[in-house]
Amino acid sequence: MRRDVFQAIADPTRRAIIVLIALQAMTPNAIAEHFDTSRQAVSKHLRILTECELVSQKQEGREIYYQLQINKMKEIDKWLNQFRKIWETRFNQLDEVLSTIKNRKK
Amino acid sequence: MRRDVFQAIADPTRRAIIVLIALQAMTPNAIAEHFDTSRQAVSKHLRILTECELVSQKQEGREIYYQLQINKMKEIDKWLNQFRKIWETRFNQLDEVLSTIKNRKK
DNA sequence: TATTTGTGAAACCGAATAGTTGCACATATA
DNA sequence: TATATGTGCAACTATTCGGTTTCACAAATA
Repeated sequence: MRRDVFQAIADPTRRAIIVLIALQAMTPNAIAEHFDTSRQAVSKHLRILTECELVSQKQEGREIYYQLQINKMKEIDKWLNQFRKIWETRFNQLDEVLSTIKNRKK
Repeated sequence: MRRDVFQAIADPTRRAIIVLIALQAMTPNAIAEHFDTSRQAVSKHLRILTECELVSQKQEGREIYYQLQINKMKEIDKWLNQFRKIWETRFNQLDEVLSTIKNRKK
């Protein structure tokens, strides 16, 4: 069973859950109210998110609050980092092209 | 058939392909040499990457060069953006906690 | 022209995925 | 104590996924 951050955010419902609890921890029931699927389906998504450590649980009586582990999100950011250099370079190259055109017009 | 960027980068082989062709366009055969799977499997991955516009093709005689559409990668970055504010805030909150502890010691 | 090379597409297969329904169990509450 | 509530887990199902094998076809080359 593959269980990494990238696989976790592949599902649109899971991405929505992540956004939903980003600012405020929520219980499975509260989360499920925001979606068309059953509470159990949401519970399964939460399990996957927990397994890859994107969310953590906080027991409060018989309620369980799920909260986003924002640090884990940085893992995606870290992977993107290697491309950031490239798209900045491409941007500079575009700059050069534009200035070449500009200079030609003079 | 769902076909978005997040689903595309969920597969580790596809992520490796993306990294591989990020700096230099390559043919399917050349790409396949870097992996344990068959050329056809790579071809299927390239099709998925093409369908969600993460890569584009450039025909060169009978060879087809696949190149990364770096701009599409920014879509992931854009999604991450909404969390960036949060993790910066969390960082600041940590700062506050630390300074509170520091002040208490005085 | 005949053959090799580079490629995509279709058919098939086993495993994983996302969902459902039904159940178990612990914690609140009457 | 009996009941209601919040939750996770197991079993089942249809669909998707990633891979392989086989084939078709166009472009390069002998």
